[in-house]
Amino acid sequence: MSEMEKVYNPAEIEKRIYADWEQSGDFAPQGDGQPFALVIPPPNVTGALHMGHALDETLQDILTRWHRLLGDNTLWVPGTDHAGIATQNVVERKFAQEGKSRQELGREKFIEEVWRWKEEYGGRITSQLRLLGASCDWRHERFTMDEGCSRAVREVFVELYKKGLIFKGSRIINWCPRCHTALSDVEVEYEENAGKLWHLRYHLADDAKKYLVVATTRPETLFGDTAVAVHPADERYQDLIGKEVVLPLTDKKIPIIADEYVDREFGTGVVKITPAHDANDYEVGRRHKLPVVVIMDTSGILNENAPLRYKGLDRFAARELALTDLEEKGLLDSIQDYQNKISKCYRCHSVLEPSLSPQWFVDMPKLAEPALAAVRSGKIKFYPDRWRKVYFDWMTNVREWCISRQIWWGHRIPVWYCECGEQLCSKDPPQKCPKCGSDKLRQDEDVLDTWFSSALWPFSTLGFPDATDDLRKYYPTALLVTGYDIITFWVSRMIALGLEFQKDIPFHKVVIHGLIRDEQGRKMSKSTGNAVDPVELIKEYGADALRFTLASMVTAGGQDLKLAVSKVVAGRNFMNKIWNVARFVLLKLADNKFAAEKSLADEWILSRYQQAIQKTDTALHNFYFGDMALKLYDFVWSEFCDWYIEMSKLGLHKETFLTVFNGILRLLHPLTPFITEEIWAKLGNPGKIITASWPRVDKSLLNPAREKKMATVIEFIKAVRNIRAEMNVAPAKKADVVVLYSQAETAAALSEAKQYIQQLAGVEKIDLVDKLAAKPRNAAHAVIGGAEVFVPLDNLIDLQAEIARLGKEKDKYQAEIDRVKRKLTNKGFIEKAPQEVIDNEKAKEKTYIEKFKIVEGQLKALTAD
RNA sequence: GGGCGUUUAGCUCAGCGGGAGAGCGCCUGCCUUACAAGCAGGAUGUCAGUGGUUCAAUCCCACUAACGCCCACCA
Repeated sequence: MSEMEKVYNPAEIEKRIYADWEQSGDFAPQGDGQPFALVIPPPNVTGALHMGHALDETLQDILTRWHRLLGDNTLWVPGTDHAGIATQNVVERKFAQEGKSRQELGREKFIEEVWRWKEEYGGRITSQLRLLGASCDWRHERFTMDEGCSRAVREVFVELYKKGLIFKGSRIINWCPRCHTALSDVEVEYEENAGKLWHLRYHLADDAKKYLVVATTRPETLFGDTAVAVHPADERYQDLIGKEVVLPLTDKKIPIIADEYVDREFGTGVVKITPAHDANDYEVGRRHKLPVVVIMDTSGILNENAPLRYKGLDRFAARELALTDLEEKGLLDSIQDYQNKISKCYRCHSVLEPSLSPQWFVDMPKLAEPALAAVRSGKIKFYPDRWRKVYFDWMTNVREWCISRQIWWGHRIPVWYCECGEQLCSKDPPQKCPKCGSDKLRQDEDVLDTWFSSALWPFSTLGFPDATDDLRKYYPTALLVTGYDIITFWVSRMIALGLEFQKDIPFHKVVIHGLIRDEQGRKMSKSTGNAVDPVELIKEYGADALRFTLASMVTAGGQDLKLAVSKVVAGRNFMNKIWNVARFVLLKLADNKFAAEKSLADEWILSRYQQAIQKTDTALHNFYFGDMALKLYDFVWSEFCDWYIEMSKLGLHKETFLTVFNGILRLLHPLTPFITEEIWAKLGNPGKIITASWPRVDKSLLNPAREKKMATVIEFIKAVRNIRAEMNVAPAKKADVVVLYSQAETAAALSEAKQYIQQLAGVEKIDLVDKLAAKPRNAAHAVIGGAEVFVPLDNLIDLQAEIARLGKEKDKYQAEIDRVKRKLTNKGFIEKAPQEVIDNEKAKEKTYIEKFKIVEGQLKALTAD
């Protein structure tokens, strides 16, 4: 046992304790308990800890620490993601500041620089996770581009290639003209846009006086038009199908075709077809064997396929110029306001350009069925269950997954091309072409989507492609905790690839939580400037406070969480409360004066404590983190501190006291690991709390009779306190109380609790009587279950105030009586409600009437004076 | 166009068939020797609206409204 600082200082405690855990190997799996593994959703190596991570990691750490206390063989694998585009962007930006481009550096040199950057800054996020208290096994730490993960990536790629589940093909993909790469469908963000719908005139080739009006949101793409289309059954245009129009601003002639794709109701029912720059148009073009004219380069700059005047212009400048030109030539028919959605890059928010290009794809539709079945059958469960639907919807309509990226930082595609045209896919670089024998092989320039390696994370981190002990022991992992925003990005792909390569699910449970938002409910982002930095909060209030606060906001329904600093303050205040009650414990232990036997309060708190264990267990089993936090908050503050500790000041039973307090520390440990570890040591407990054992419910300590007795005592103390406060009795002034009881039970409880009452209600003398010759005069009055309470107030009583107070009380009882009476006189209720409910209502009626009469009597007595 | 969610005290949110709750804020009184980051007491709600089911609805069902999110190739 040792001294405790008067002031709770989380910064010092947390740093020291974490270092000790890590150095002592407390995070490593221990014992021969049931394996419990989880893999961390790898944060971006370039990143800094944000609130989303803080929440994710807190929840996972709660589960990890809980299972460790339960005695499971617990492994939490940490790691970071190379985050291809994001990292490359960051490093490129750094070079741009020095006036250098990655092209100048060259691929090899650039990648070297990214690695150097990663070595320098990659530790930031993991050190921030340590600040938070994450009890991951750092000796298992992995990086998506480390040797093992890279081998796993090549293995998976080659196997899928062999099975035809990975292939190369030309498609219209989402192209980011700023990042210069293709993106997958889920990497596109859609944004509402107040745009225009421009109506353009396309004149008929054989009759310059006539024209068709074509509606478009993207006039600059008209140079890539290779047809205009109408609906085959559209009466308006029957005679025009097969004819030609002149493409505005050019002298090109393009056909008028008929295709079902066209919606007759929309605009004029005439659509320009631009196969190279629109996915739908591309399909139409294929059906009609239209030429594909690409009019932009990879930066969105118009190329030689546009008229000379436009060549070299950015797509947005080209739009402006085209509109001016069209207007001038009288080809701009009309302009409408038009609300549509534009697609943007999820990394740099540039407007994407749908572009035709050769890319690599994973045949997700083929991998989807087993992945769907695993969830449908309940093998994998979602918490809350409703998120299954998002998974099903996405997986059922899943499309080919574009996995090639035209950047440099990432896993290079393990495919080589020979000058003879042969395409070789191999885990290791091939020396010669097996077909022509040439050694002039060129590796594919592209790298893989970052999410490709993330999808392998549950087994690549455990040793795949080798058949390791870890893989055998910990796969499938226990569960995954993540926000709903990456169900499509990550969860679905892990399930699909896990099943394909391990023939088993990657995890049994998927725990989905809401997203952190600011006080107004807006998404937190750097650009909005509303992001709250968890590291700052930890510095100011401590990791325990932040963890407690985050966990307490997680609801069973998985709603988004609005974070306000005031909530973290409340969390910190709770830590402070725990800190101070620990100081009180130490003081009392140092006094070395203990009660010989358990008191009413002891038996009461032991019973309440069993229920606290039960509630905590239930909450954790269901992943109701908020419930867990709030139930413990309530038990510790409102029951243990407010009542038990206060009562124990009269005489403390050491064993009870320590049982409950040490139990509280262990129940809280998953939520607030640092403070509980610190106090655990200060109390002189053996070992560390991180490797202690989880409290078990001892049913023999449940004691409903004592709880009922305490309830009476608490009701009484509150009644007296209320009188004192309302009647302005000076806090220091002791009062005498007369209790006229009608139930022996109540009298017994109050008699047993006499000392508590004196201590907590400021009472000196307490008279328990079952008869009263005359009711005390000049006394404030209250009624509790089974007794009437009089607090004589000498001259202090304000008669009018007391009358008002009692009148209010009388009205309250009257309302209750009315309500209960309505029920009891309802024939349907008496006939159909369960007997238990009816009895309950009858009992209520009786006590309310009793109380009402007492108050009424008292009121009459006062007003008669 | 589909789907999901939310609407409860001034604010943030729990509760989800039988007496409306918490934290913060507010009012009153207290430095009571663990804690003023605290203690004690108090005020505050047509539980979004309308209908239905039920003996009984904040809770279940239907519709309506407002707000928010996700998905979808309508130029």
